[in-house]
Amino acid sequence: MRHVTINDLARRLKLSASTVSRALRDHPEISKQTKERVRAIAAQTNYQPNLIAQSLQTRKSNNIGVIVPEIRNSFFSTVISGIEDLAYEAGYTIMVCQSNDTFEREAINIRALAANRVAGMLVSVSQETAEFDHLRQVIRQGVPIVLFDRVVDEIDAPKVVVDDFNGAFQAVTHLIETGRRRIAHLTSAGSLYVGQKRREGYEAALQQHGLPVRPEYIIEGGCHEEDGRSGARRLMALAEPPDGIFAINDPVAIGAFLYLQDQRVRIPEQIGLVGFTDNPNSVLVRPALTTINQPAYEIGKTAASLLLDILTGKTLKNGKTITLETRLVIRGST
Amino acid sequence: MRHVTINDLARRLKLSASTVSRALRDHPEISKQTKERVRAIAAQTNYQPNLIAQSLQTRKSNNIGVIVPEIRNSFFSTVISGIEDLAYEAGYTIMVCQSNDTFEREAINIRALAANRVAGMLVSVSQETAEFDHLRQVIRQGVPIVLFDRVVDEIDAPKVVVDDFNGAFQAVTHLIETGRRRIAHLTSAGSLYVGQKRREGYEAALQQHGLPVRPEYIIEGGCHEEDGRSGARRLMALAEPPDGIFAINDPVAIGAFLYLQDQRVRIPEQIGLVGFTDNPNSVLVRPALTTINQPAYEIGKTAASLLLDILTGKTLKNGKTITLETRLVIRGST
DNA sequence: TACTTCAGCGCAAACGTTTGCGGTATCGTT
DNA sequence: AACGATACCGCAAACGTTTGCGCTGAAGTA
Repeated sequence: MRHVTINDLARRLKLSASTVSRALRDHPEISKQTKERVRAIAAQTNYQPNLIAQSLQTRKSNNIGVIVPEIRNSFFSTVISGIEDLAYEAGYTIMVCQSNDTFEREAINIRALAANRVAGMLVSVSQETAEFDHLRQVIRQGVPIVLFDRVVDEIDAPKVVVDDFNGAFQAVTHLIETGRRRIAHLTSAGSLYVGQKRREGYEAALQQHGLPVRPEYIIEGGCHEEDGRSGARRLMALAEPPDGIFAINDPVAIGAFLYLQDQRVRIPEQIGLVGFTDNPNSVLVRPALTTINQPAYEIGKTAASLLLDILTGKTLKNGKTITLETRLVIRGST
Repeated sequence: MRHVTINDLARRLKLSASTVSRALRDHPEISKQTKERVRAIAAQTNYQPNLIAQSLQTRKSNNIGVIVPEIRNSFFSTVISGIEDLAYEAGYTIMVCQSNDTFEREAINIRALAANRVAGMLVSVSQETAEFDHLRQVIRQGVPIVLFDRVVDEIDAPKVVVDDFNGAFQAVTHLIETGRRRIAHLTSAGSLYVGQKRREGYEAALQQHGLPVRPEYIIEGGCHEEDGRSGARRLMALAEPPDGIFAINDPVAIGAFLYLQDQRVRIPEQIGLVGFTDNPNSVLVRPALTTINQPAYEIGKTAASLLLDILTGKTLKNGKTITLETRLVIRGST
């Protein structure tokens, strides 16, 4: 019933634990025959090296921590999928936590992962996070961190992002080029990096085309479908409702879409709508959602490979930033 | 830079490691004042107990393994979300692996989790899995397993499922009651438990209404959108195409939906369509998808709580099965 | 024969904890 | 004055590994 240990093997073979250990790791100073004997009984008894003990001894771990705002949410779950695929190939296991977009839970989870002595962490910060000692703490302990998507300037660590500014710029430019002049923006509350960058892209596109940035057209809220609904409601209640909406992400865009559809607002005739992310379901609505494609799976893979490079010593751990390409995907909603 | 240990604290306080350890755990035989001193310097130096060493010593782990076919996939990611939320409350961290629906990777991941000495495992088996020694192995080692959704009869372990038979029965009955007579079924290849049960429900509903079970109407394939597309294509190429389709799950249903829409087949007039799962995006298509609601988040929570009960000794570990309610959600596609 | 050389293996310490047991003051009791 | 209680604390072993070093015996060399 219990796990079989290296000492069990040693006892049954009348060898020392050290010899068994060396035999299993194919050490040159162990004879061919004893290696065979050890391997045979190890297989027969289904011996599995205790990674806990191994980690304690070697002071290195074979699992990496991942922390995202929320696991359900198509974007993050496919990022995790990419991370897991790469980690699997490299022999690592991932420990996944979600912050539910609260600072407290993020901080606690970071501490828990650090206490678990993960080899490194992949993190996308919560919407509330405005203070970064919990991250610095970990880095100071020698645990490498790679940030992705929800990154923060204040931390000196490698980052994987897309060009949020430019993506937003493209999105809004596209709305302008298709004839809209009163373009609103549904964005996040707080100081979220992606929120800021996308908003800057939105404003820059307006300004480049000589359009005013109207504060009443910028609605701050959450990043979920219901925030899109309520944001759209507020926009449509304006004296002069917009004729175009750029949403911070697809869930918000879909929420706005559904509200507008309920209100019999015709898309794209009355209002053009553009999202960000290109979730698989953005293609399901009719008209399909124009959006900015963000390669979620690749983001996960490159973030993981960056961390793996650090762990294998291939790369220095200071803050190089990898920016992946976004792509404007024009569909029916514009 | 390095992690501070209990010995570091002991040295600085001129105490023994045992005293520090006891002070930290609030042992009664340690004086108030030394407890204070220990706590103070522990906080000041940001001491974090090494859970690795702790696990090795106490022979208990505070993380639990989760293995699903694929992490992206709305259903599984929200199950994981439920698991994580409950695990977090109980002070556990989850290690997440995906099998990508291959037996090999499932087996390897199970071994990896076992080698990591997780306290228990939550598993949903792959589509290929037809042999269960890798699970029995783990159970024999004393690691409790709870199965969910993709369960297997051959393993004696607690299970969390929905009533797949009855859900399918309701779905098909609904198709019949709305006037369809030639009802097809898109199901999974292989011996997947949920595939079998849903198929049995499909056949039972047909038989109860005196309708024949026509082999050409049962298409076996995968569980993804593209399988739904190809399945629908094959069905529509039949001499006598169906007027109703029941799909094993929502992604397959959506795939069929999109194909039919491309082919200008009118839904629900020409063909009624019912899915299974009630993914959030099944409400986005027009007409919206009629489906069987499966409470993914609750499945995760109850599976996790079942495991937690076992770990805290509240429950025996043998095979009680919890069956959650499904609900027919009638929407536009029927 | 007496020496070096080398292959093959074991001893013991270490990783950071926890915990049973024993030790030492200090105090109160008779 | 001698003794038992009591309060606090330290020693050392243990969890399952890894690894530097030392040991032994056999083979080779001079």
